[in-house]
Amino acid sequence: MIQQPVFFEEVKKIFTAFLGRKKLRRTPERFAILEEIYLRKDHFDVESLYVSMQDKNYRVSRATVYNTLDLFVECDLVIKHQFGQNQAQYEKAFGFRQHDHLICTDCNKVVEFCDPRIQNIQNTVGELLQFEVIHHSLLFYANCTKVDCDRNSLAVAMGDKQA
Amino acid sequence: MIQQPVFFEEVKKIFTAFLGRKKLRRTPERFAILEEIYLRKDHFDVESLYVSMQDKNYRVSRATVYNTLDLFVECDLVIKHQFGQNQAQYEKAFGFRQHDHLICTDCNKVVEFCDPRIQNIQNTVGELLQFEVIHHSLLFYANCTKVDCDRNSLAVAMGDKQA
DNA sequence: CTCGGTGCAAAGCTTTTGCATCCGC
DNA sequence: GCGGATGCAAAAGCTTTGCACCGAG
Repeated sequence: MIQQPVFFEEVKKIFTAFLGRKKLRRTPERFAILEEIYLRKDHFDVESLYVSMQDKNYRVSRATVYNTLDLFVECDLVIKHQFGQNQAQYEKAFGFRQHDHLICTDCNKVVEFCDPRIQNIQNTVGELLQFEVIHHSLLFYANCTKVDCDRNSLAVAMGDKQA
Repeated sequence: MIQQPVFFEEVKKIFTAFLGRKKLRRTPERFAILEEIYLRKDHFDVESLYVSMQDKNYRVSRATVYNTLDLFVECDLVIKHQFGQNQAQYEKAFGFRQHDHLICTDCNKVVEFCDPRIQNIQNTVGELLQFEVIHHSLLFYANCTKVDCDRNSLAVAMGDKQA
C-alpha cells in the first residue's frame, strides 16, 4: 500500500483554499482525484489516471478528470506537459524541485534534471524582450549512450527529493 | 508577390538529394508544398498551409500535406513544434539561426530568441545523464509587460537574418 | 432550495489509415 | 508496367460539450 507523502495534508489545504477563493465546491471527486495523483510517483496521462481510479472502484467520469485536472493546473498543484503530440502528460507539482526533462528518443523514457543556469537565461531573455516570464519548459531529445535504457527517471537526476 | 529567399534553390537541392538517398519520388506535390512553406514568414499549422494551397488553386489533399511535412522534418528542412496541445506548429528550418521561443500568454504570439548558453546546459546535462542530446526545445511562457502585444515575432529577436 | 458539478454519450478536432487511382521512374 | 504517391473519405484518438440528474452549501 502506497502512502501519501508527508506534505499531502498541506496539498489538500492549498486546494481547499483555492476552491474557497474561487467559490467552487469541495466535492469528493475532486479530492479523490487529487489523492490518486499524489500517490503516483511519476508522469501520467488522463487515461491511466482514469483507469487507476476505476480499478480501485472509484467511479469518476473522464469529463470530471479533465475538468479537475484543469483546476489543479490552475492552482499549480499539477503541471501539464505536451511531450508527444497527442495525450497530454501531467505530474504533481508540489514538494518537488523545479526541473526539466530529457526524453530518450529510443525508448521514450523521460528523465528529469535540474540546471540553475536556465533561470539566468530566463531572466536575460525576459528583460531583453520586455516580457515577464512566468514559467518555462526545456526538453532535451536524446539517444541513450548506455546499455541500460531502463534507468529510473526520477532517481537519476534528482533523487526524488522534496524541495 | 512574395519571393523565395535566395537560398531556396539550395533547399530544393537538399530535398532532392534526400529523396534520392531514400529512393522516394520527386512528385510535383512535394515540391509545391516545399515552395509554399518557404514563402511563409513564420510559424504555421497544417490547416493554414492546406488552405493557402487551395486558395492558390493548387489541389493537394490533407493526407499528402501531413505525409510531406514528415519528410521535411526528417531531412531537417522543417521543424515541428507542439506549442499548444492540439494542432502542431511547423516552421522552416533552413537558413535560420538556431533559436527558441517565448509565448505570450496574453495574446499567444510567438517571439523568437537566441541564447548560446543553452548549448552549455545541453552539454552538461547530456554528459551527466550519459545521453547524447540531439536537439532541444526551450519555451518561455510570459506576460507582455509592454503596451504593444503586436510586435513582429521574427523581427524582434533575430532580425529575420539567415544563419 | 439553488445552481455548480457529475456522468454519460455524442460531438469536435486533428491526425492517421484504407483503398482505388495515378504517375514517376 | 511496377510500386510508390495521391486523394478521398472513413476511422481513430484525445478532449470538449450538452443535458439530465445529483448533491454541496
